[in-house]
Amino acid sequence: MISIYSKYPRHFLAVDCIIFGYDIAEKELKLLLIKRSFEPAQGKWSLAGGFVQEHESIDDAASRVLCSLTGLSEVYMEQLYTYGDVSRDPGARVISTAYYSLIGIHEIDRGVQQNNGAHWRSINNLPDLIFDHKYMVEKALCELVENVKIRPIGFELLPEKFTLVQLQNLYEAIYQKSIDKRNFRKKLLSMNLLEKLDEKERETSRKGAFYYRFNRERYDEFMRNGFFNLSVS
Amino acid sequence: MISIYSKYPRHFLAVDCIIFGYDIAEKELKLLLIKRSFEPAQGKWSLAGGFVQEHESIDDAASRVLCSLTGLSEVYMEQLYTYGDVSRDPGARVISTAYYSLIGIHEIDRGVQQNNGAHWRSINNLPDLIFDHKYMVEKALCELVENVKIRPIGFELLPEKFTLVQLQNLYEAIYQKSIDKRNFRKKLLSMNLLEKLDEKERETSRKGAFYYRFNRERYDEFMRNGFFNLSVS
DNA sequence: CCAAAAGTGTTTTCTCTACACCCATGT
DNA sequence: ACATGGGTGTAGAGAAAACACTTTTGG
Repeated sequence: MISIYSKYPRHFLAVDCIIFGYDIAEKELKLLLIKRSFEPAQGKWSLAGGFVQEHESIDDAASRVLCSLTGLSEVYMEQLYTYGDVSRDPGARVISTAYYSLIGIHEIDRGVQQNNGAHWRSINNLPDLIFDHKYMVEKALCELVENVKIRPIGFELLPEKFTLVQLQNLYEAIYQKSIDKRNFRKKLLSMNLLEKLDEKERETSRKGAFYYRFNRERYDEFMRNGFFNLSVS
Repeated sequence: MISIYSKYPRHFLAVDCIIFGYDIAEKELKLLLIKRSFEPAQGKWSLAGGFVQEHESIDDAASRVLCSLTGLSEVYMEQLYTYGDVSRDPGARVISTAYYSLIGIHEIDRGVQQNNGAHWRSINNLPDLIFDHKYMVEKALCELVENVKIRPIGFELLPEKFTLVQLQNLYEAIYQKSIDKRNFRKKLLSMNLLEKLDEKERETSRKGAFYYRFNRERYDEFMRNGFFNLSVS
């Protein structure tokens, strides 16, 4: 069958993963970056990437790369954009499809992570990245901001139980601006996606803040049926 | 240099173009489709596509495909998504990046178009398409609707001079719902992108409707600086 | 003079925004 | 008792939505 198209050229095809995590204590959005262990650009900071194999969909390739670095599967991941300039990789002509994913920063397997030379870096203090990875990150951040406004994906970055203060801090870290506490709570609670638990978080205040978790069924409903609007002051 | 990556497989890489046009008389959004002239799936309806060449960026490949079919360059075009399932093309494993573009339906070179077996088909009455092209079209339509809400790209589908009625019909065709005439005009005119001309269009009514054109400088300003919000009742 | 499409403002509703004080608790 | 962060409601502004009649002119 392949002979039909055989007059056309073939290309290296890679995937790169922009992996977002959120550090509750530091209230910072972070990226999982690696020190590149091979040429070209060995020793430089880079996104997690890999080549698409012969019998593997590009989505599967992205999942594989993510899993090899974090030990996680079944995480929120979306295709971002495909970068296809002829000279974007000095090693050869490589086309790369970028994906971004949101993971709970404390869920990841630290052993696997460190074996791969992966490190969390705050998005407010990123190192220089190889090739066009900087643009990938910029675009992913824009997408994340837009996406978070209309879909309740913020939860993907938090543990199962979280307080409203933590959730608000997360949104503030993503939007890079402060949000009115009362308006935020009003809006979030009015969506009926959150369940208040009896338990309180007691590390950061004497009074303690109630934990919430989000209702997975209604959440899935949201993700399927339609979007909502979460633009806050 | 290529040897660095040489242990990795290479893939066929294609682009497919979802080409939107708007028929003022029929008030319908249309797609430019071709009857495929080669195997596999010869004679079936398909999007315009082509393979990415050795020394050509994927954006350039998409522009080339579009131009070969329409004679047009410098048109509005955006990357949509990359389709990378292993078996999406029965001829071989081909990864395809889809682009969508908006063109003025009357601007295109009819000779070039017909030589390629290209035909305009209403999006309300599309034929079956090969491979995963149906999903590409669905996604492009969603993107178009979202994009049109926040960016003044509707003009790309109209001729230089157009009436407010024509513009409203276009938006109604895209949104697939009717829009309040007064609210629509209020909103559009308040953006200060339109210039009223002295000339009237007289084909469709006795009274005649004033032509407008949009101010290219302010339009470019909009496209660069920021978005606006065009959700209408 | 009449049919057919173009054009034009106001009121109501709702959503977004701004804003300040009390509560619970560990020390 | 007090310091610290958690939790709560209301009023005003602005945007979106609903709505109906007059104008023009070719036949």
